[in-house]
Amino acid sequence: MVTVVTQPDRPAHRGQRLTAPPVKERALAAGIAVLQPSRLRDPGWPERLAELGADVAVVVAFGQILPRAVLDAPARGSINVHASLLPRYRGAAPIAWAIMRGETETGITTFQMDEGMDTGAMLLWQAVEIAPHETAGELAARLAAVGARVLTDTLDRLDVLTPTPQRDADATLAPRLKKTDGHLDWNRSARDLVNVVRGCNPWPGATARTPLGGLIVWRAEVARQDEESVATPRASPGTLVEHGRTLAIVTGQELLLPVEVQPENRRSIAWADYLRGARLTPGVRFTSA
RNA sequence: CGCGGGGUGGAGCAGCCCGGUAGCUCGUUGGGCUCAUAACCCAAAGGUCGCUGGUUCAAAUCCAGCCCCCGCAA
Repeated sequence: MVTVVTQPDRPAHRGQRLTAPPVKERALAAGIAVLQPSRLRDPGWPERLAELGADVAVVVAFGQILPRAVLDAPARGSINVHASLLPRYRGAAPIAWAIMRGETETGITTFQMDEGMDTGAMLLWQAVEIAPHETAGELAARLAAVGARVLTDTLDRLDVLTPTPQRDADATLAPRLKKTDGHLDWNRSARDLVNVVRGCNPWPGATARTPLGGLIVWRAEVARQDEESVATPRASPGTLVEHGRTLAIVTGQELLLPVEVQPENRRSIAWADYLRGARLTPGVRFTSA
């Protein structure tokens, strides 16, 4: 490995301290040179990168569109690891979107980069099952490990792998999540809402608006419907109703039972604890963010 | 000094603006009811109200400083 190229240090966290990207920390600790161009499209960078004499470039979550000249700087071009089975879920948030769409399987794909967004010819891929209650954060952690392995395999076998073009017709998009993607719309089914909750954990969080202020739902499940509670009178979506010893939320279809929740400006707590302090009663309505 | 919100028995909160002997929903312990129970009834234990100092006859409550936590900004 000759050089690590990453984003410039940026102000981050409370107090806006200038913070170095974690990759930089690791690279420096390992004694690897680091470059931090503010814009790789600026003139001069393709040449500088080419001068490094790299065999191949590996790009991971760089967050910039790379011009052809940069991609072609290394002798054998640039390859990328993507956390989905391409051509599905192209874009910045493939894991979150796969979960929000209710997928039960996703994976890792390595491919040769071209100028499009995750459109290059595929080299290796591996499917990974998504556990029923898994959050985006948990799945990301697992995929990171798989991704590392698939990537090293790809590099080892670069000579013998045959690039497979993607079928553009099957492509779907997974753009960077916006905060509004986490807004819970109570008209949707409880099943869908659970997926939104999972996909938005740990970021940006699935949010609802309560009479007491904002609330992030970190974990939730579809409420088990006993024969008895099926008779629950119809209430409009977003309404709290009794469900056994606790309260559940009416949705477009079935009831949503939050498990872990975080009120504004507070730490995250169990739904039961939240209810104790909040003193909410059946009939109270939650709205969308 | 980037902006804002919090720290009250084991848990989650109220009380603070309008100072005056600590409250609610749970949990815990003991007892009762019941075929039985996570249900219900009765009782009990458990708190230097984040820390330090100040004002006052009196501070959880007002003032100053400090510590810790959370959110915004990606």
